[in-house]
Amino acid sequence: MTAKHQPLPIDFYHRPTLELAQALLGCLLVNETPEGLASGYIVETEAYMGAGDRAAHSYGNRRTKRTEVMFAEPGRVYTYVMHTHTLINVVSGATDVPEAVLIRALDPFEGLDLISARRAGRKRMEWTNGPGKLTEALGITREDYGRKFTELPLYIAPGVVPAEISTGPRIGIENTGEARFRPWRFWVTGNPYVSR
DNA sequence: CGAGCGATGTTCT
DNA sequence: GAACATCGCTCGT
Repeated sequence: MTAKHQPLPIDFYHRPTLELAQALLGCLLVNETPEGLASGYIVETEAYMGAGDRAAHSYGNRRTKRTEVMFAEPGRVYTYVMHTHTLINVVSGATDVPEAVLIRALDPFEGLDLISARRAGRKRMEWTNGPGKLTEALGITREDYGRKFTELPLYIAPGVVPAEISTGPRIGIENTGEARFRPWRFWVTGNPYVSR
């Protein structure tokens, strides 16, 4: 089986996390499952800066079954379940530096019928405009935990370079002191699928 | 259309 | 038993 798009090489992930969070904007997130291929352009990300970041799961180098993959080399898939939804991160930072980039929104590209079916009953604008929605749209589950973004079935490929990138505080991390004000959320300026 | 809030599953203490 | 990197209702404008 060969991928429809050429996955980005592992070198792409070897860079500072704040830089990677922006470099991921405009890239294609692709999932090729037995049901078919679905993909979208990444339009919103958040950086989680590891041991010193109170909002990160790996704050204080907290190492548990869940956070274990954050300590691995960059370019791995970190999925976890939040309430009833799966969220997906790109592991960043060198080995033993537990940083990650949360993918918060996509602009749907391929497999629109499949995405529509998975997001049954929702308007197109609500298919992928949030971290829990886009995983449902692409069929991403916690089974994807630990995979490599450089190979099938779940991978990231080159897309378009955004015209402009905006920056602001992260979302949904109210109880994390000063960390909640850090401008570590990035999005493609003006894209309608950005979560807010 | 915005704020408020209940449902929900998993992980960790 | 609490905490949550959410979502999709409801009810108010």
